[in-house]
Amino acid sequence: MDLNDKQIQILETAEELFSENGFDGTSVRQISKAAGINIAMVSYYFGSKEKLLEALLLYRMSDFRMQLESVISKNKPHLETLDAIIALIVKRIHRNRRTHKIINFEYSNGSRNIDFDNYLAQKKENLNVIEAFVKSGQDTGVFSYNVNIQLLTTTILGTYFHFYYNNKYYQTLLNLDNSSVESYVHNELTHHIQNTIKALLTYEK
Amino acid sequence: MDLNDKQIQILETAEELFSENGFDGTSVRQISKAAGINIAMVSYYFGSKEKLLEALLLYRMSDFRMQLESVISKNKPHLETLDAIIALIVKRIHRNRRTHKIINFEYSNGSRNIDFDNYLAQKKENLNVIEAFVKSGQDTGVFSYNVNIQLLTTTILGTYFHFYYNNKYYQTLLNLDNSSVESYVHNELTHHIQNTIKALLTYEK
DNA sequence: AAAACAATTAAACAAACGTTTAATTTAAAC
DNA sequence: GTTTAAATTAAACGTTTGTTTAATTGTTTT
Repeated sequence: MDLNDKQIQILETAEELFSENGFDGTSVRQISKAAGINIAMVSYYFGSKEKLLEALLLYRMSDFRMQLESVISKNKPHLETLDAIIALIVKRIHRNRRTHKIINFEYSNGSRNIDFDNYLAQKKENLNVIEAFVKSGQDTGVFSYNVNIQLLTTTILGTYFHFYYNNKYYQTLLNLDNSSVESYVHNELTHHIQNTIKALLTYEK
Repeated sequence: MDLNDKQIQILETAEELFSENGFDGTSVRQISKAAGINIAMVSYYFGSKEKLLEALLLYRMSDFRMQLESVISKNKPHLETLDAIIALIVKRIHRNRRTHKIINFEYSNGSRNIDFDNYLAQKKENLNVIEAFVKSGQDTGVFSYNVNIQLLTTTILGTYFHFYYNNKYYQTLLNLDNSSVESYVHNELTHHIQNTIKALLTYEK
């Protein structure tokens, strides 16, 4: 599946509109108008509105696991690596937040006829990598054992997404303007998540 | 705003459909059919589809803050109260998860013309109550100071919602059937969140 | 029982939806 | 320069959308 410039333009326009207004809240006419193309081009290139979304997921699907394994393989101290993993996750998820929002929403209504197998398989692989890392930390005595590893990423991703979904609320609460949100995510929010997970992994009841 | 049985029936049907298929993904005809009423009754009772949603938010809006303050005013040890607060939050949010999902998604697209002021004001009040509780714990030396209190609830709610939004993923990952999800939420998931927040609040860098 | 009001209905409304068509322009291959 | 294929267009397709209408049935009030 290689895409020409015009197809990519359509995908990225659709990503923005889908994440802003939802899949059902976005019309093909809106997409074509915003992308500056004729409405028939969507069917011409992608077949249908649903297949357009599938193409978008594929387009944003990428090399996260390699980056993750690269960070781990540096063999720094566990707590340091943990910080790096979390910073990586937040950075990646933030960059692709729009597509993740679409996935979150469309996947949670089982109704739609979209193929999420690829996305889920990748998610499972990433979890396995993190699970192995945590266990190695437990074996060396750095991490404690009374931890639900499967829910670790739930907390990492959940914290980020809740912040993102309630962006406007946090902007007023934290006195952030649009431009300072970006730095807040990569500093305060990232540090909060890092502290949370480090605390949890070193916590003895 | 007092509602008769038929209006409540419409609201609860709409809640289910909105949370399953989204606001735009749900048609007035679907709602009326599922609720077993004539399509014109929606306009007749609520005026429009959007006002129907506003009525739903109002209907689910409730006495959470009183429950929260009641738990705190029992003056048990801080760590014990913290557990109780988190269990309460998860219980409440889980019961009203459908409406919260709708709010999350409709609020995050600023596009829609829905009045969220009530919801946001309540949210801010709840945060103030929790903030006061944490600070009293810090003063008595039970909780540490290096914590971003404003992001505490982000982690609590975010963890729950991420679990809920990816329900199907976690069902296969954790080998849960539909009936055991309920108990997983109130046991493992709640315990995980309790441990996470307790760890974070007692964590010294 | 008559009058007044609320509840309910089937039908119709214009507007917007996703998709397809058939014709035309642009670009590439020979 | 002609042929062939890809890209692009405006228009039309049949559905579905949210909302309104005008008529009818139920239920109180007087």
